Amino acid sequence: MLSELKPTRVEDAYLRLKDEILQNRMPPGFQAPEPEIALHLGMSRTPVREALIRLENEGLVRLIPRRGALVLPVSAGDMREIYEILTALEPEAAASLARKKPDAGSLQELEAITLAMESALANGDLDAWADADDRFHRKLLAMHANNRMTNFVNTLFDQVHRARMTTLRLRKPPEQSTREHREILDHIIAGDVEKARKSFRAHRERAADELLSILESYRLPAL
Amino acid sequence: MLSELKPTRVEDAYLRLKDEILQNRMPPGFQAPEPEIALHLGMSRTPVREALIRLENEGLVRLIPRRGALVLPVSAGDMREIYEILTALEPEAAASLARKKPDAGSLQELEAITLAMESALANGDLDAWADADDRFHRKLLAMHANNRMTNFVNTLFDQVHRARMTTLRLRKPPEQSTREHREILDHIIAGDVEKARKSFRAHRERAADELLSILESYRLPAL
DNA sequence: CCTTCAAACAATGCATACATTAATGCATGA
DNA sequence: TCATGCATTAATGTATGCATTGTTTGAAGG
Repeated sequence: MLSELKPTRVEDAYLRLKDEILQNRMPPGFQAPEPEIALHLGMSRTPVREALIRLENEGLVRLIPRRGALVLPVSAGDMREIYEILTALEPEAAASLARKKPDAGSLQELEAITLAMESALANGDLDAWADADDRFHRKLLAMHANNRMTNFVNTLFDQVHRARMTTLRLRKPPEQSTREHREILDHIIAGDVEKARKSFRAHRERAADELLSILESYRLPAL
Repeated sequence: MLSELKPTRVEDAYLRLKDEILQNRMPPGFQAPEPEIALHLGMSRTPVREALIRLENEGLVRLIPRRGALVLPVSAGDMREIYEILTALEPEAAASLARKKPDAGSLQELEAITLAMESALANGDLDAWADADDRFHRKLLAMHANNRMTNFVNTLFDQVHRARMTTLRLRKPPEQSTREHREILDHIIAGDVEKARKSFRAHRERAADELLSILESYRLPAL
């Protein structure tokens, strides 16, 4: 209904480039001038330029005057920034959800995602686990219905996506994270505002610590 | 040093348009097609387009396919979204500042801004008061050194700017806000993390309530 | 007088053109 | 060999051109 009636080239360029970046096919450090990207995408510079500006706003790319677009690495410092924001915002969203009892359908969906995460963990399917993790966080945000918050946080998720994917296999199975998701969901369902907030906050703080310590122990200054 | 070595037209268009919007010379609801804006700014459509895209990302404008750029009003719902985010983020920044004791120079500056606010209140100079208020919030953010947070929150400040300016004169002198700023500053200086957080949170929650109730009592659905 | 339809108009999305200017490479000279 | 400077190359920033398509106007018909 509200979807693009007219698929525009800018949109196409944006989506394709973003995908290449997130899937690490255009890894951090990759650099290319506009004409080259335009050629690669089979369109003129104009829509490419607009797509790049958008990607720059979202923190995935930097446009350097005579050198083209640079795919940005995400440093430990970036992670700290990002996780600090997530730690402040997501628990607020969870608390608000606990307060205003979401509709059954949405809760149902969150439940399904949580189950998917639990079974992925049981099966040792890390990709499925990461996918469920991502979906849980995004769904929760979407349910909260603060569009500005949702959009912003989603760009942060995108920024850390690569880092999460690579660290995923450098650590123990994410049992604790899985338990925490279940716990958060329970608190929301129970309508316990403060516990929902606290749990989520703890979840984020632990995740941040874990991620940063992995980066440190593997000497990964950036991803 | 880091300033624009090359003032570009995009930048110029962006700054001028943003200024017109914030100063209410292009009021909410104002609408104009790209060619008209380009003419007004004395340049071609290309840089105007890029500037408009940027303003759209920042939530000041909406680009409607065949009708041009529309200066967005800020509704009560928008306010709620924005203040919810501010309520989550700013107290975090304040708490973090209290924790890691900022350098004397910065504190000095915050102190000066707070004094300016207090004297503006005493003199009944509302414009000076609003300016000090804005500077306090922005300075505090800047001191916290989380660029993503700073940039994002600054765009939110911009979005509510008009609303704040008009409600400024529809209410009692902002004595409480002034006291709260002082209080927050004291807690930061004292290094009391929890009190800094709590005070700031209360400050924001009260401000949001106040603003929304003014909108309601004056029947202003949007600004 | 109101509705309907078509033709004219106009704005966008995109491609292309072009001037400016930084980066690069090469030749020259120490 | 290495530094210096000039010529070449190429990327950006901006302007312009153009096809598509939504909007509007006005005339004809009910």
